[in-house]
Amino acid sequence: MARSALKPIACVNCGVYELCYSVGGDTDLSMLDTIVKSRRTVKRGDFLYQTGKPFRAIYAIRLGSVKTSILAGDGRVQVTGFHVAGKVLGLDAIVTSQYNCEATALETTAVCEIPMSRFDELSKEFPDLQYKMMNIMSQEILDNRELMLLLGKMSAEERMASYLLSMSQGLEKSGASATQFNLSMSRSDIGNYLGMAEETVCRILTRFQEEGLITTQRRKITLNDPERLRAVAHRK
Amino acid sequence: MARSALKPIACVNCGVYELCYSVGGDTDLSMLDTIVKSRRTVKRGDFLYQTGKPFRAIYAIRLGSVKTSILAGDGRVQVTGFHVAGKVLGLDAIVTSQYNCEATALETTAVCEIPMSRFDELSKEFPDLQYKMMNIMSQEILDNRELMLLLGKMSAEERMASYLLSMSQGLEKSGASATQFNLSMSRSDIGNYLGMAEETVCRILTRFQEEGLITTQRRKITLNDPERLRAVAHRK
DNA sequence: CGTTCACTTGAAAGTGTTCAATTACTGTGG
DNA sequence: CCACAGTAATTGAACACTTTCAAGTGAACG
Repeated sequence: MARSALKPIACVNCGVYELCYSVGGDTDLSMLDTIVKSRRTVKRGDFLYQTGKPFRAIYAIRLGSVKTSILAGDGRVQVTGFHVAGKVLGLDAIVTSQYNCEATALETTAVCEIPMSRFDELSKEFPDLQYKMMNIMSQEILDNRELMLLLGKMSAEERMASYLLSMSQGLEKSGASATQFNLSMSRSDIGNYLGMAEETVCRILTRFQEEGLITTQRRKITLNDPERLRAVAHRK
Repeated sequence: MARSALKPIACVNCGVYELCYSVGGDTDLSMLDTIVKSRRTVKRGDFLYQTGKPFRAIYAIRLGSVKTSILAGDGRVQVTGFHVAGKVLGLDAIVTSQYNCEATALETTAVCEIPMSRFDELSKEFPDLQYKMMNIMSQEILDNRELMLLLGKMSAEERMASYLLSMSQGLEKSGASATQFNLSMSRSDIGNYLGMAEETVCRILTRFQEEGLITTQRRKITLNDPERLRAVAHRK
């Protein structure tokens, strides 16, 4: 799959890193700088974008966390994802030219905004950029599949364990602690995401705690025994 | 989103239509012909590709049907999709350079094979091709989200009704009858796909039949009252 | 200091699963 | 063309897991 050498450039600490990465090398960086520069901060509870709004830009999370959710016709909501630094959001809007989910900040969150028009221009110049984008999308398809497996085949306990582990993993990747972190989602959001009632979330967390797997104190969570947690996630 | 005029070309009856579409116009068609020409037929039960095999090509279904499924660590299987003519498969392999699911033919199935190498060459010449590909991927992300909603929020009955309707819709799009068709998946596959036991599939189909919504005779199915079925799918 | 919202816990009620047994097809070979 | 074998589909009954409804606790915030 070697298309051309990909060299990293200056925006390492930015969520767009992935994208930037693909442009690297002996290219005009000033232009890239222009796309990366447009930043935005959203406060807890505010929307990054909403269903139906025209698709103008994709976003990369630099700091904070965002949940995405969709509304079914009858008002039911499905939380489709919980995203931290590094994640690129808004890719599902490409086909329809409008956003197809709500992206809500769970805490004060900083993002890079990459206008599609700019992206289009750039990708003419740097074919690798589009290729990289395809990679990111492909990865997203893969991740979603994971969630499908979770929702379709796992018991509530397995789902919860998987969730905690993936959370841990995601945060570790973005530089935070893997064993102690803040669940920025409410129990209700978590339940919604994992396809179970809020009460079930509580009960399972309590059970995990009783078994010494974790320690919870409100939204602060500590994984005491990741290994055993992995075992729980796997089958039960 | 108008990037350039897209004109259809000769390969209308081929699943790659979507892709071909984007290359259209005043371009060298002989080259395109080369990618479209490589066709393949797979028999019922045979793999189009398998997890772990190196990623060489993407496939577009011309005729027949294919199911995709993934294996969890412990041997459990999740059917992730059921695909008919027009569908492009293998996109999830782009990031990892190897296939990440099994694609199994449910009946004798004809596909277009589009080697990635060829695709890469072509996309240098026709930037629209990559753009189109992004569209297709974006659509796939959207579709998967639908399934997540289904698995996470719906009752077994709703899931079944949704499934029948989406099946009907998909077949209609590819030219077949929307009210009478052949379920090429077994009850077990359907159950797996919808996240329920095989027995539950049977029971619900029986119930639907008793209520006059459908008529089933083995895998042949008739939707007697799509309207009411839609109502069932929506909430219950 | 009280109100509110998020979280927790209990008990009863469903919904769907599992296991086991039976019945219908499909295809094959006589 | 029929009988047989093997698979797929269906049905029943007991059981398990999760939800729902209801009530209570605790932390945060004005």
